Amino acid sequence: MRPANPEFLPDPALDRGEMEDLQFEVADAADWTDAFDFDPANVSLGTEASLTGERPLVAGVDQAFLGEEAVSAIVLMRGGEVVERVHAVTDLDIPYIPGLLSFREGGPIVAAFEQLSSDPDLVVFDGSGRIHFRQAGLATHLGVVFDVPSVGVAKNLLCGRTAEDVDGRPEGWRTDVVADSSVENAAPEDRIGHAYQSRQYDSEPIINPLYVSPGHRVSVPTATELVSRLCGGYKLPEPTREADAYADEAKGEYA
DNA sequence: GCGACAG
DNA sequence: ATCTTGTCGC
Repeated sequence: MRPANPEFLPDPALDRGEMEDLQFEVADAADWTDAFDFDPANVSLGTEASLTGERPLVAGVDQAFLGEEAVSAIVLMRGGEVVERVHAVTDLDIPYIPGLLSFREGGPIVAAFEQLSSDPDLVVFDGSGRIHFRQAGLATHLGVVFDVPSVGVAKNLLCGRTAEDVDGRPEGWRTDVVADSSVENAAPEDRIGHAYQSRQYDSEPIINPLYVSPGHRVSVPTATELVSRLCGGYKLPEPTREADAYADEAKGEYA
């Protein structure tokens, strides 16, 4: 799979101001409505007979690191079954800077996408989408570059505030993540994502919620709906877990 | 100046 | 993200 919109590719050689300008452009190009052609009801890990049609191809993307090199892994799944796994090893050009993650990991991820033989219907990224200072997090930036429906799943909140306290919530619970003054291109009370409790035990330990946000071509409620359908018995969605495990596996072969 | 900050 | 042993519990 190759970039549909190469003009938005995250170039690590840009200076900080240029990176931020590109992020504003990416946010303007992003579509946060449900602009995809599959039925969310067909996104599932099982093989229920209730499914109405072909189950969409879902990609999980994750990275592992070895010094100044990144291993980007993509695992393609259909109805809970892994159908393809690819990875790429590339040099890292810049350090991790909050808000500029796509410029550090974008290159490696694009390299991995080029190895993919089929195009996914939905991509799940490890990181934020709209929950970002310029609403152009990793999931949004790469979703726009490939013009593919995408969602961002983060383990921590980058910016914005949750509408309610998130501590000790039951499985399935969710609340809005609302834009605060740090989100430069959002209206004060814009809902930019959800805190979603994908897993919780009856007793200890207390599990923190996931922070889900639209990447591209997906709305806030649908992003969380899709993620909930991709979570099995664990906190993280299955495509993400598969990509994480594969990235570690591939990393081991290069170490 | 102070605090906050995905992976 | 990564560096890491043992340990508690289903």
